[in-house]
Amino acid sequence: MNSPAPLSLDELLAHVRSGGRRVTVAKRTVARVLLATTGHARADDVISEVRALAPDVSASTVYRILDEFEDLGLVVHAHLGSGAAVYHLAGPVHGHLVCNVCHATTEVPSAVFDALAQELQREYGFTLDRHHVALSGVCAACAKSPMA
Amino acid sequence: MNSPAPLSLDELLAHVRSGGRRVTVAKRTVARVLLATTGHARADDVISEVRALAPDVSASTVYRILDEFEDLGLVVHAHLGSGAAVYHLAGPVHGHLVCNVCHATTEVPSAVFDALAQELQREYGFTLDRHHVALSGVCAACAKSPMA
DNA sequence: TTAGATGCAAAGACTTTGCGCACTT
DNA sequence: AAGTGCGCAAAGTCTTTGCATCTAA
Repeated sequence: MNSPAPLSLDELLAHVRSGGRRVTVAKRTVARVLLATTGHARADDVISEVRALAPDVSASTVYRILDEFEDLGLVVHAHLGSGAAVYHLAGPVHGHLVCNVCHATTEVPSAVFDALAQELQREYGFTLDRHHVALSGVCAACAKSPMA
Repeated sequence: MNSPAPLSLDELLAHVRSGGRRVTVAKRTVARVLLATTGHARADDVISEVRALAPDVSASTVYRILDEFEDLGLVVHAHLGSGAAVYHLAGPVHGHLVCNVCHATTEVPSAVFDALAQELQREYGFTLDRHHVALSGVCAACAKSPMA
């Protein structure tokens, strides 16, 4: 169910091919950008960076590719509150803490949600998708300073 | 910090007035609709229902009013995955479980998140906003049936 | 009276889709 | 050669904003 995280560009593209899809300049570039990105990137960020490397790739193509990569289990996306979704390679599963004040996001290991996941399973029959956990609140820094 | 949940239309409107805002037909109608709504409503739902009662209220006004009510602590909204945000009166704090398959949402009492909230506070200095917890996964019904 | 609230219409942010040509396989 | 993938432009969804008018207090 969980695809192992491909670590290299070649592994990534191999997954694309074995998924019956073709490898193109646009896909190679999106893959490269995602590999070079630490943390999350909004589609817009990916688009800009892709264009820096391959100016002719269109925005819609990037959306389509992100979608395809997600179907293949190579990429996950999450909605962190309002605004655009963020994407990143499917690496170690983790959740997100989003600050209401400064909008910073912190990644936390999924182990933190183990107990909760068990309880939800037991009490509600609900299987938590740890890839997509996004919790809002106030981060440590903003809790200290009274101003925004 | 937490405003107590007003239970009647009059209490609700009293909050509006004491917040220095004016009470209008549009606001009264939005309040009425929210009070009549069980569960969550997307802005669009609120708009339709308001229009059923007061046809001349415009969509932008409803958005503005929901915003104002939220400023006053009367309403909370949450983003459940992609798509439109959902709104509801600030009642007992609860979280949401959103099914990836059928998109049903289940409310769960915030007590379920107590342990997690404590851990996040301790480990990350992060203060969880229990009003906005929205977790995605697969609900009990969809876990059983193989089809979507 | 008078500042806040509203309606309308237009703009804006984000994402998806249709179509015909290009490129991968 | 065959058919997937692409660029472009247009449409779609959800939400915000500017401005002239209206209205609650």
